[in-house]
Amino acid sequence: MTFRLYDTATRSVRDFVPVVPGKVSIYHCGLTVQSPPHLGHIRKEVVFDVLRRWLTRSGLEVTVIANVTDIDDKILIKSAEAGVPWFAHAYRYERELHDAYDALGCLPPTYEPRATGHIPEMVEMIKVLIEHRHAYPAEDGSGDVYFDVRSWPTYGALSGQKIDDMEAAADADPRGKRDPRDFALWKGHKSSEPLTASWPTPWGRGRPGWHLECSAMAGKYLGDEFDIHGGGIDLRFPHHENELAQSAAAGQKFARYWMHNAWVTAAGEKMSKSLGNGALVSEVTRRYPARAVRFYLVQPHYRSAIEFSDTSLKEATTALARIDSFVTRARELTPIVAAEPPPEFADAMNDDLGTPGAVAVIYNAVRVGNAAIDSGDLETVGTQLAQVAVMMDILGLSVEDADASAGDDLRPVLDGLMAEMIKQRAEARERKDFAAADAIRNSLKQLGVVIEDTPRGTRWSLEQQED
RNA sequence: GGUGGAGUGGCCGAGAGGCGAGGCAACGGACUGCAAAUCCGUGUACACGGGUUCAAAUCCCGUACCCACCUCCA
Repeated sequence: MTFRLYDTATRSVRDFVPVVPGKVSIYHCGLTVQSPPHLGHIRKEVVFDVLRRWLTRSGLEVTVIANVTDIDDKILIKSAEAGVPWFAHAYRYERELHDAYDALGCLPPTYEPRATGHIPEMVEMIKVLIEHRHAYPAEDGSGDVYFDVRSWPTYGALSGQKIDDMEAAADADPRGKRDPRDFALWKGHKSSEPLTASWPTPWGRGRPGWHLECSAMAGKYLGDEFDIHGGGIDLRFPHHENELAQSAAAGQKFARYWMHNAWVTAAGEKMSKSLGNGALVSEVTRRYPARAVRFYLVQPHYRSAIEFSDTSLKEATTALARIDSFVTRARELTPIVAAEPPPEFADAMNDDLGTPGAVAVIYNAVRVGNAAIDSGDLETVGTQLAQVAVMMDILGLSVEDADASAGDDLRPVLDGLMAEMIKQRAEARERKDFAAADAIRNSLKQLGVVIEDTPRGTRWSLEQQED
């Protein structure tokens, strides 16, 4: 079975056929680094990280480009409010973003270009568009350059909209625009803005419009035609529609597939800073294990909205613990060996990245593996363990990371202390002094340490934390 | 006004004409000194009203409600 992907442009699931056999090129819109990332932002990253891992696992050579928009209106406004240079503001949040990627186990893109590093490419592109009469310098002398949407016959095709049906910025000041729906490729420098936030062009000093950045960077790193262009569903219009118009009008074929992930919602509504309902990644990962947060984001299909709630996060934590606990018990019996994921897992993943079905296959392997542990069927334990490990790996939830948090200097001391406690309790049980045995177990429980008696001896572990 | 997307059992969340994805919770059983973990078992859910069909959560028609995009947004 080949990989199939839902393409927003055609609104259908299509067989994936790469431009270059054996290779995949992906561009997804990174963030405007103007504020700390929330769960919604990081979901996009996780979705494309899983896509990338799966395609790589399928034997394809994957190139991923995710840009950083480090110059825009909000960055200028917020940095001015904070009294810091705009680039300092942008860099601070770029670092926060990278911290969030790391925390959730997202591999870095192949290249992560910054908008401000690609001004010459953008200027070149504007020149071409003006030559082809698809763009024009503003007639009001503002220094802006606009894309002429009426000059591009298929404008609106990606998002299924017709120019004349658009509500448009009808009441907004058309400034130097020929049509209020024309959008800025380039924004002329304003005296209220720092000079460092402007670059010289044949049309005067200024800075790039958001849409143009992505077109220029996608073209530079991936060429005239590439495979997958992604982002959050809200970018479909206007951002992706505009990108497509610019790049196509400049003579490029551009993306073959458009892939958009759905929201993380809060109380049924889109998560956003302006609504004040955003759950910051840094906050959520403080309260829940980062792997559980990733698991929570990976379980639903990428095109379904995820409703953020503490109960869901707690459930995900419990569910992941079930998988991890199988791995812990199984590894006591047999090592993890390399394996291929089960066919049902591959089928699910190949069907438009069907992570819900893929996760169900993991649970099934866990159940079979647990039963094998109970019955002492070591061979089955080994195969199930290997499969669970490889499947978790593909989802970016490596089981090797499960107990990494306990891997510090104190671990040997801790193990020694715990061994002593367990020994004392065992001696109490030996002489049928269950009151003493339970007292030890209870006092450890108070400290968040769970004691379990198994056929292979007593095990201790840290309790899943609740807040 | 235009364009998309939803609605599934106590909760989360898949599916998309005929066999109840999966998880969490709950209940019963096995195991245990008691637990925990694990395994086995227990559920007749698909917004509403019509229709098509031998068969509909899934197709068609209609209705109400929700969310999103058309302005910066993952």
